[in-house]
Amino acid sequence: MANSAQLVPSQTLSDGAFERIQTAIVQGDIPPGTRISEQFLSSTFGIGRGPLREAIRRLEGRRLVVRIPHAGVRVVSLSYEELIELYHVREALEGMACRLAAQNMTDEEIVGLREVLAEHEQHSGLQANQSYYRQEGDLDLHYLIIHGSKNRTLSDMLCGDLYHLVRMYRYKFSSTPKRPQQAFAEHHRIIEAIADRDGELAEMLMRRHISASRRNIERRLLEQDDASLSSGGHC
Amino acid sequence: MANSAQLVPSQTLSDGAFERIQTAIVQGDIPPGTRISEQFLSSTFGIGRGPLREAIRRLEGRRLVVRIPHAGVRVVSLSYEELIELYHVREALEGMACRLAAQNMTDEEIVGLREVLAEHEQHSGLQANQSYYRQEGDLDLHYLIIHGSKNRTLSDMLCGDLYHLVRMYRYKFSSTPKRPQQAFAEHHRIIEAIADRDGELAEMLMRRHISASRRNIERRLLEQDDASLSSGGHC
DNA sequence: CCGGCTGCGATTGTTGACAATCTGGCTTCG
DNA sequence: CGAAGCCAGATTGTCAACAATCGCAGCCGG
Repeated sequence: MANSAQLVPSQTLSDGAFERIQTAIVQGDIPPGTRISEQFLSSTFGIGRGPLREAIRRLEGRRLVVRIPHAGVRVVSLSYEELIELYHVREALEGMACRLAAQNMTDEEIVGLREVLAEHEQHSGLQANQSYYRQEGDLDLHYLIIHGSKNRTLSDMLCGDLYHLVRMYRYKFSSTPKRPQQAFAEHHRIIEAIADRDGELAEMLMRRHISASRRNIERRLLEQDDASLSSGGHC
Repeated sequence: MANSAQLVPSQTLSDGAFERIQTAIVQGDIPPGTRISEQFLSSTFGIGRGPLREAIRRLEGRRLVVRIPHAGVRVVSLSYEELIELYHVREALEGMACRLAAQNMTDEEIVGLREVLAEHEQHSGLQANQSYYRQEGDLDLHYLIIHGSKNRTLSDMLCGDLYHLVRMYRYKFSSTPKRPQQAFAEHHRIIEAIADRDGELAEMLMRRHISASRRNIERRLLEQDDASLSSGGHC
């Protein structure tokens, strides 16, 4: 029961460190681009450098950190281009997930989808400004659909690797005021298409949905670049 | 010049081991499902267990090996379902890559595409039975298109991670006799669409192309399952 | 005869020390 | 005064030994 993450503190120290660091990275506790030293983490977690290095190597395999030989590792820092690229990948992958979800979700799961959507409507109404909650919920909904695809490889790629990266940058681009409502409508249509078992339509809608997010970020980014070139040094 | 793999033997032992093991896995020198012991590799490569473990952890992050705590690591072994799942992912990702390629490839690159295709035609004519070469060429063409997308994230995912897995299983399902010619026609149409800068069509054609491969494997696999259940233990 | 237990061997997990490499600041020379 | 070279400190890479855990063979009891 419960999540095995806490119940079984990850049989090995290396696994534990891996999970802790990964969580710290994707939750933004360690900002992108930060150099992380082995010694620091080693003393922080109270474990030897060996297991720690193994954990870092695993993160390296997952592309959450980049490493320069003999010069330390840094938390991955997505450039503007890379972020856009990521959204293209998401568009393709989640589109497929949505198509498969329309095929493979159970009726019960679809009911669950509708419940989450209804919940969003509440939040949306209560605090239209707080786009943060919506975004959280947004991810929840996407999670549900992705898992509904019943394609574990796809789920793992999307939830395991990609979403961590997307989530890292979410806070930076809180959507424009109008976007949440628009997204809600898009979600609604997507769920209807899934309920109709119309995979093709569901895929198209999902792709448009993510494509819209991407364009939103693109616009945002360009404005930001225009207005304040003095913001965070992008190397 | 030449490839940096040999010229600079990977500044660190760990990196060297990582590359060697990865190559060995994707080339099939170590069959899927094989248990690999640290000691063996350590003595084989002539390096300590420390760097070796780090290399393995990196492979673990890349999902090329799976690990059971305290019980060793095994080369990943795709089940039938996972292989099919992989093709769904490929369909989505390469479809997108193809769309982007139609947008972003230079005219010179498209000429290169046509050249490869022409070369295939030669081989196809010369040795119609040898589907191996075609498959190799097939990958080459796909590589070119993927890189033509100018989306590094996408390229890395497709070429770096996915293709290694696909390639591992390629040999097992040498296409049906008719498939190569059919694939050639599909390739031809895809390239034409790219040359026309018709991203939407190019994506659709690529998706159908991969989808056809997938169905080919599905059919093949079912036959095989029907005919000889006594084949390799798929535990 | 078969199922469960126990001890051994082997493998994995972890630690600490040692060697190689890079970074930053200082000295020294042009 | 500026720049190249060098030294010191810290950090990363590597190794060999130690501890913990697992799998298996042999044994015992039912």
